[in-house]
Amino acid sequence: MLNRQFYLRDANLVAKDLLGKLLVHNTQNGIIAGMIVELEAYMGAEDAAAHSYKNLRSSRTEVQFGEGGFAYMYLIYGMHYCFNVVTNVANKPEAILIRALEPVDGIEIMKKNRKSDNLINLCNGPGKLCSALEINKSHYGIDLCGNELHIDAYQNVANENIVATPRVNIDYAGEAKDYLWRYYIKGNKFVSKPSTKKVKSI
DNA sequence: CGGAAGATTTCT
DNA sequence: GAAATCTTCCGA
Repeated sequence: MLNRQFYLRDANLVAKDLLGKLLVHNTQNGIIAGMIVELEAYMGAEDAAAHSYKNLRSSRTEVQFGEGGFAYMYLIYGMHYCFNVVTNVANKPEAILIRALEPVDGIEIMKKNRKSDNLINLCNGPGKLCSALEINKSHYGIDLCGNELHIDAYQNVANENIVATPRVNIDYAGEAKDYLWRYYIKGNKFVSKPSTKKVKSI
């Protein structure tokens, strides 16, 4: 699995390296795993879109102030969990939101968890993949250099196969909403669906 | 202590 | 296009 050192870097660097890697959850019912195909970097104190903007430290953001390689979980809109990877050294509260996976292992369990037989619909969104992989608030702060939940080397994605776009649903973040800190694997079918929100035309 | 809003998903 | 649903944060 990826070691501690891998995570102790700038979130934007770690994010690009995480594309193509395998997120693995060891559950009582078996192994559930998927390849990371889409994610977003949140850069902490200087990033108006980040929960840790201006070094806001609270019971929710606390884990981001430790060193990288731990899970940051939170509930959004009162109903969906999101899984994030904490990065960089202690006191640099950066994190990466994992937005989509390509199902690899435990697909039958995923289908049951998601109540859907459509492979595309199992993990193509941050809330969906948490449901499919049985990840929730109980995994807050868990060490990704441990057995239960970890990330394995799998594929390496070359720069020319990485697409960078603005992040999704952070219109409140001022100029930070335009930063190209969302990354996904070019042409991958399991990337989350484009927002149906109005997009400013060129 | 009250209120508002959210790093989303699903159904109509 | 809008509802579902509740934690978190901020201001009073």
